[in-house]
Amino acid sequence: MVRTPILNVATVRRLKAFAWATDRQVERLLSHMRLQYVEKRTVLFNEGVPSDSLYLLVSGVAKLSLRSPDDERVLVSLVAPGELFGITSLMPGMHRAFRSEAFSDCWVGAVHPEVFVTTLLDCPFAEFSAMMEGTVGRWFALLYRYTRFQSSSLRQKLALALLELAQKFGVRDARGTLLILKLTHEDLADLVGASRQKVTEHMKELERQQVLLRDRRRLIVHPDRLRETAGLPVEGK
Amino acid sequence: MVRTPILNVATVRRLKAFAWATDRQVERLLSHMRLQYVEKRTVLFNEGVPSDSLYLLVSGVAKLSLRSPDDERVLVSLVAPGELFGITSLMPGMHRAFRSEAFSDCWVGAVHPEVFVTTLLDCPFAEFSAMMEGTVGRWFALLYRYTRFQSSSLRQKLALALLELAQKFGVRDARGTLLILKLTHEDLADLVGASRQKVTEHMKELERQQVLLRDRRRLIVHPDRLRETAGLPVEGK
DNA sequence: GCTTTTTTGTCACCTGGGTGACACATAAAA
DNA sequence: TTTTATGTGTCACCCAGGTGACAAAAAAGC
Repeated sequence: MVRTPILNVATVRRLKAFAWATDRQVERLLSHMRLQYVEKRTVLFNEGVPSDSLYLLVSGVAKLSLRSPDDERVLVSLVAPGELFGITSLMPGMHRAFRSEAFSDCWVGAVHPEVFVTTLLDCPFAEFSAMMEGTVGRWFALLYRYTRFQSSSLRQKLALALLELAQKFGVRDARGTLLILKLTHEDLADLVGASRQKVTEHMKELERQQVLLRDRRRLIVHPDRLRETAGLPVEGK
Repeated sequence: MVRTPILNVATVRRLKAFAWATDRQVERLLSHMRLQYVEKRTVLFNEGVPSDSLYLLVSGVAKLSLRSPDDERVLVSLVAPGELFGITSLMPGMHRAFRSEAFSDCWVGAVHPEVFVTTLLDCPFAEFSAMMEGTVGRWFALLYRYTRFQSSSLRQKLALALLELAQKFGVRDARGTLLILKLTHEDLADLVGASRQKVTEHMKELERQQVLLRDRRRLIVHPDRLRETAGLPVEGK
């Protein structure tokens, strides 16, 4: 039989969680926390599902992972006791970026993000969450791209990078999405961590396959076909 | 001659920056913003320096990069107009993670992070910033590791991953830092995106070089030597 | 204890992508 | 326009790391 741990201010302090918060705040937060036991290998949440809870790992080890295009599992991170995870719930309408499962038997505390914010910070959740999205949202997207890079071929990395550029610098055009940037193959190589020569080869190949075309030194890409070569689910799939 | 752009609420709206803020808030923020022109290739801030400003890219393209162990430049991201960057300034005492330079001629607005937070969010900067660190700080560390992975050998990636694990799961021990985790080579392989076999080979080699040793299925690592094999500056260098 | 399953160690072989080299094209400078 | 610098395209060659296979060693079950 498993013994339920005691979760009080002292425990939280020992875990070094919420170090900046007052005892009173921590107490209030704990009163709203649902403690649950998660057995090894059990999935706590899956990538892509709406995120409505924030978690504190009380004991054990949790694992964050991601399914790659070629169906391998990328282990993104191992979570240690005292860490918060599931922070996509702090951004409005954001879905889970990773799958979380118990790496060993765990005790996990769950709170509603609203309760978390309003208890520890004296400000409305909606405002805080908008602020988070505006500031760290893009960095999260970056992390997402880099985790995808893991276990991708150069061709896929290029497609991923070009997609990101299309989102940021693209304008609609009769022939596709025009990137308002003059990028050299060397820039792209630095972006995906490859050699200039191979980038040239793959870019030529992508042109041949009509995934993109070039007007002078401007690129026009076809996002759907890029998603496909990147091994991402295509819009409206 | 370069024409100074007009930076008012309408411009900000067009850039789709601070979409969640009211006109009044944006106006107040703009009154504290120092607009500056940055010529192509000019460095705005360098990695490692204290971060005391938050930036809004008004026009042009900015570049975030990182110097890798083997002295190559990794291009982490290109920043589009309307994006905020330099967000390490929102976390207490954090230094710049990346170098920022102008990819093309840019107009950039700079604000003090305190002004930014207190204007857009009705709460003290210190609290907000502690909250940020507690929630997204670790994710930032992850991004940092992944950007380092770019252009590292498998050996270096392993060292980097083990260092992170040592920080999270390590306890001091007579022989070094003991990881209180039972990890298989396959887990490590998933973490660094490599094959199990090669991980086995490199781990053996690292044992031979006294960078780590094994007691049963528990690892004892030597952080300084790991930093060295990872190509990171060693503590007190 | 013994048996079954999971990990580790080590091969031989293959391949994606790095490297250097060099011609050609394009853009910037004079 | 001519010159000079900067990108692009395409080689041939090499190497880090992937793959499959299999035996030995540890753990986990019984």
